[in-house]
Amino acid sequence: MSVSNCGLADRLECWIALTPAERRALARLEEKPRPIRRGMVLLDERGRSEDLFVVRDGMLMCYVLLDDGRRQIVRFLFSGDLFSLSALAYGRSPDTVVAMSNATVCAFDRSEVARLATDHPRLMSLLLVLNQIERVITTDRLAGLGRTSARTRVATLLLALRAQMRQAGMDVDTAFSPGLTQEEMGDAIGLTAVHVNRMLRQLEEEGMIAREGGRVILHDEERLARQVGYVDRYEGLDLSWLPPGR
Amino acid sequence: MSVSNCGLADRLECWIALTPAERRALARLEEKPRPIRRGMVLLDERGRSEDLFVVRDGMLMCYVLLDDGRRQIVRFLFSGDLFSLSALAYGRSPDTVVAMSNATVCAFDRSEVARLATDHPRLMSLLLVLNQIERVITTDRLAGLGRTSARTRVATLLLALRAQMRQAGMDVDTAFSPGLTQEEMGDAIGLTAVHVNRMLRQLEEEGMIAREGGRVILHDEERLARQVGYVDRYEGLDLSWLPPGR
DNA sequence: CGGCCGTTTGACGCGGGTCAAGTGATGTGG
DNA sequence: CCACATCACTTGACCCGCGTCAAACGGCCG
Repeated sequence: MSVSNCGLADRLECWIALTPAERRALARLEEKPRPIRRGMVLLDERGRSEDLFVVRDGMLMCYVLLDDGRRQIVRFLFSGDLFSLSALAYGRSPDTVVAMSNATVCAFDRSEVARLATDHPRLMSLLLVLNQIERVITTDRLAGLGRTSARTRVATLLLALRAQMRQAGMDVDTAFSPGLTQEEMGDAIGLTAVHVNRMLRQLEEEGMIAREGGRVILHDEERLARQVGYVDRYEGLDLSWLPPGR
Repeated sequence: MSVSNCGLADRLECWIALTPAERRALARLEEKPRPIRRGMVLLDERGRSEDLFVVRDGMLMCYVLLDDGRRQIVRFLFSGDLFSLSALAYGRSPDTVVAMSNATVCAFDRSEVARLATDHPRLMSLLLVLNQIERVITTDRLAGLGRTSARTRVATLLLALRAQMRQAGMDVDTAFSPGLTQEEMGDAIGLTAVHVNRMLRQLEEEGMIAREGGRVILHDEERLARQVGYVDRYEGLDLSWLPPGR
C-alpha cells in the first residue's frame, strides 16, 4: 500500500487556496502525532473521549458491535481524514476505532474547534462541507444496504474504497489493494464472508475484476460503476458561497 | 397529529441559552415561510438547488430512487429540522424531498451560512453539533439495515419516530400516530410493505404494541427499547466546549 | 514442521420477497 | 345518497437470495 503524506490542509487545498494563517491554524491540529500499531483499539464504543483526531498515515476503521456479537463497520479512515467529531456532541465515541495497518494519528482538543469557529470562519464552513460530503456518502451506503443486491454491494465497496484512497492521496491505479479481509468487507456491507467470496468470484468470472493476492484489478471500471449506479461524491463540489479566508 | 410552533431557535434553546443577537440571526433564516401541500415534491434528486431550508411545520421525507425503481427513504423531517444542507457542498440535492403532510418550510440562501460562520461562531459550532447527532443516528440506521432482523427494524423505527417527533415539540404520548403507510415504513428500513405488516402484527401478538386506526400504542417501551438495543441520540449531549455566544 | 488465519467451495435451511386475492375505509361523481 | 374506484391494509402460498455449517486448501510465521 503506497503512502503519501496527506494532511488535512493538503486535502482542503484541493478545494480552495488556504491563507497562511489558515494553514497555521490547521497545523495546530496535527501537532501531536501518535504512532499506533496494526490491530490496536484507539477508541472504545463505551469509553469517554473528548478528543478529536486527524489521520496522518495508515488505515483505520470504525465499527459498532450489536448485542448478538455481529459487527457493522461504519467507516474506513485514511490519511487526512478527521474522525471522532462526535466528541463534539457527546464527549464520547459512539463506535470503536481500530487501526487496520500501522498508522499515525494526531489528537486535538475540542477547544481547538471552538477556536477555529471564532478565528477562521471559512475553515469552520469547510468542516461543515466535509461533514455534508460524508453524510451523503453514508446515505448512499444506507440505500445500498437497504435496497441493493449482494453483487452490487461488493462492487460498490470496491469502487468506493478506491475513490476514498485516491482522495487520501494514495496512488491507486486500476489495480489496488483494498487491504481488508473478506470478513471485514462483509461487515461493512451487511454480508457474510462466505457470500462476499461468492460475489467476488462471480465478478471475476464475469470479467469485471481480477484478483491476485490481495490486489484487485478493475477491468471495466466505467461499466461497473454504471451497472451498480456508483457516484463519486468527491466530485462536483460547489464552494462558491464560502466566506473569505482570514 | 399535534403541532407546536417549534422553530430552529427553540430547538437550540433546549441545549443552551441563546443571546438576543443569536436569536435574531436565526430568525433571519425563517423569514420566508412557504406553505406546501401534502404530496408536493419540494426538491428533486437531479435538480439544482442552492437553498437550504428549515421546517416550520408539518412532516416531510427525503428519499432516493434506485435504477430498478426501488426507493430508500433516507430521513424524515419535522418542525425545527434543517435540511438540504448538502447544498453547501454540491449546490444540488442528492435526494428528493416530499411533503408527507401539509407543511410550511422556510428557504434561505447559502450566504446566510457564510454570515453565520463570520458573525456567530457559537451558532456555527452548534450546526456542526446538530450534524454530528444526525450522523450518529444515520449510523445507527446503517447498522440496523446491515445487521438486524425485520422485527427489530420495525420496532426501532417506531421508537425512533417517536423520539424525533418529541424532539420536534409534538406532544407524543405512549400512543402516537407515525403518519406513514406501511409501504413507507418498509422503504425506510429496507423491507417490503407486506413484511412490515407481518412484523407489526407479530409485535401486536406479543403484546409489545397495540394499533387502532393509524395510531400506535407502545405498551412496554422500556422493554422494547432494551430488546432491540435502541438508543436515543438526543440524550446525553455535552456542549461544554462551545465558544462564547455573541 | 505445525498451527493459524484467511480463502474457497459445497450442501442445506430460513428469513424475507413475490404474487395474488380479499377486505375495509375513503372519496368522488352522478 | 348511492355506485364505483382507489388506496391502504391483511393474509396465505410459494420461492429465492443469502446465511449457516462444514470441510478442505494455502500461505505465513514461529
